[in-house]
Amino acid sequence: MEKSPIHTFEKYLKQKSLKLTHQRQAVVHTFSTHKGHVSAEDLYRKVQKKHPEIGFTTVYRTLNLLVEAGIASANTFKGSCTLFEIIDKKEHHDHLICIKCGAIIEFHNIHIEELQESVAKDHDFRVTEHALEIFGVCAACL
Amino acid sequence: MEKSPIHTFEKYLKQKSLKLTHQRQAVVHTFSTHKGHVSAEDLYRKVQKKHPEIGFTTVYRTLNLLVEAGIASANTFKGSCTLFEIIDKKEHHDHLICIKCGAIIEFHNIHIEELQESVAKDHDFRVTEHALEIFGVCAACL
DNA sequence: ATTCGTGCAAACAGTTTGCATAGAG
DNA sequence: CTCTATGCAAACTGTTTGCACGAAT
Repeated sequence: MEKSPIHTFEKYLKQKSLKLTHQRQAVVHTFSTHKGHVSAEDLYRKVQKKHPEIGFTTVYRTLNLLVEAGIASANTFKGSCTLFEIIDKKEHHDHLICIKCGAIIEFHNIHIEELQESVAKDHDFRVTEHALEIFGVCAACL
Repeated sequence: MEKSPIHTFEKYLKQKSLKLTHQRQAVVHTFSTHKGHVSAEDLYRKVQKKHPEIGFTTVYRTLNLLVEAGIASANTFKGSCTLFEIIDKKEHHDHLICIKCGAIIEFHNIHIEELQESVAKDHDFRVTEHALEIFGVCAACL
């Protein structure tokens, strides 16, 4: 049985004696219903549609909180653009990024992961994280 | 026979009827003697040691010019930090990045490249570029 | 009550641009 | 001479912080 991001977040807040405010609830809710990647800015706009009183700073800080809590991951793409997404219990994935329409296609390839591990081992390197981004033109834009 | 970056740059400038200034020469020279990655900021400081009159803007614009000319590549790493490096005629390489000391270890693995191509093909995606960054702790920092 | 969160505005870092002057072709 | 490059300063973008007020525990 999976706990929802909201549930996990509530537990995290309690454990850290942080407070569960309606703003945080709104941000996490909007964030968790969003499929794929969002920037702080975009999420802010999305949250505002329902809750115009919530400020950007709050969205921003809540996203960081979610990353700390291990609920979200932050990924810095080219061009100093940080996108957040819910960390799924499912496998890590990498990205195909269309340079024309900006579409981000996720994929996962266990062989690539294994090769990465072996490369790291060759350099006595202990991997904590990795990011593979393949840029190009997607089928729709060809 | 290999042309030096400086030579290639001169040809590019001529072809585009752009001007070869002493500033550009200095920037390209300093850049081409630097092994590995540099930020615009760092290169600027390095250039300044010999040529204190050269401004950051010039270094910045020259780097962009070098990227346009296909002499350098710009790589945006995590944290909105753009690093430049000379494009070698030798194979593309990827990066192991130490999260403790910041060391960047380059590697190249043909099998990973091939797998990337095959993943792209599965998604009808035409690859133009890719970036693989593996984060972790290097041997020296373990 | 206390402590943490919020929202504003302002600081910040990295990047990019406008403009008058200097210099290459 | 003409046209591009330079260097300064200032705009801009995305991110981060300080602070007084407000709300959750």
